[in-house]
Amino acid sequence: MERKLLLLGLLRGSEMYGYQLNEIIDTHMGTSVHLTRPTAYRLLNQMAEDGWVTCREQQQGRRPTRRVFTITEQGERVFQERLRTCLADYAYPDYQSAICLAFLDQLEASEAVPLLEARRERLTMLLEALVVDEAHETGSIQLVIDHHKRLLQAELDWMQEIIKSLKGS
Amino acid sequence: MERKLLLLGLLRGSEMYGYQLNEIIDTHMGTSVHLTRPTAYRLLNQMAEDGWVTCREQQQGRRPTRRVFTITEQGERVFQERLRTCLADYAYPDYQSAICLAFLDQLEASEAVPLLEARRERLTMLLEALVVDEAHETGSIQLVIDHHKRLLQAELDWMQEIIKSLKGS
DNA sequence: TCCAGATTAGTCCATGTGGACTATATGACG
DNA sequence: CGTCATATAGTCCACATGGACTAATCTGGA
Repeated sequence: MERKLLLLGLLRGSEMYGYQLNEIIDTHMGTSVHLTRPTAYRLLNQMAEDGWVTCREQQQGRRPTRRVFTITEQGERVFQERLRTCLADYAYPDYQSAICLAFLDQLEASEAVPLLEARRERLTMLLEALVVDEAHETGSIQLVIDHHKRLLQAELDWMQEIIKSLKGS
Repeated sequence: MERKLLLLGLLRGSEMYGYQLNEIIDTHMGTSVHLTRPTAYRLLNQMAEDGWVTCREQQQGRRPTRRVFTITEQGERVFQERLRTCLADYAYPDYQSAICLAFLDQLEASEAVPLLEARRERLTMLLEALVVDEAHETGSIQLVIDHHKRLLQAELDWMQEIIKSLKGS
């Protein structure tokens, strides 16, 4: 699955402890990748059990012990194989947020328009926040963010059209 | 949450049993709404507990008893309120499928291009499947499908650009 | 008439998920 | 030197999820 691929891919660069992995994902991929801390730890533990990574304890003074993860040869093989499978395959995301539009016709245009304008403003803000740290990233990580920007822009364009057609009617 | 809104919205039209609701979602919204049968039943049971819907047993010959759900006044109030909140609010979908692009630079262009072309073909097929039952739908349900088509098209356009730039380099 | 496969109407349970929590260390300010 | 905020490092558990299953009926064809 894609998030294990991501963790493996990061560990290919250098061994890391869980917190570090989470930080990297948060700061470099931000809202473009949805992976919470507890889930990341669970995935790491599963991969350790499956022999895709090894895990070694490290003490830093009297802080909580770190668990440093290193990718194994098997993990590298899995990475290579999964990367190819995932690239060739596309799976629908779940567009929960669009469901409510199924009932747009239940409201008067005069009430619907301000609501959709609020939605548009939110989209605009999210898009701007995404553009900010452009060009910080090396290699293909920027691709993931570009992808996110593109789709957010498409969402915004579409919203613009809906609002226009509601105003016109 | 949006999927309860959807169920409530469908029940506003007429009372229905669980199987019927699931059929409608499957045939009219298809891949555009992700809601499995067991989850739909759980949501219906929760809404029954919360008093948003009532539930009455119905016997059809000697088949398994149906449970017919009817929206209550409270459910109608929740629907009206939630509809407005959801329309004004936008939440990111989870673009799992894009994660693997973070490691596109780990492959030679000669290997990456065929993989992405396979991905593009898959996108094209999914888009075509979506266009097929256009205009079957009444009211705003078509909006949800249009939205899905738009985003799928954006995904496809972007993929096309990536492939082009890989071929150019 | 008899059986295979489809349809109806759900439920079960193994696994996934993330908000909230624990616990230590470090820094800054008065 | 108290204490309040923030960073570090991770775990817990209540709840969500959906593949696979149950169980009855109907339908068509040989």
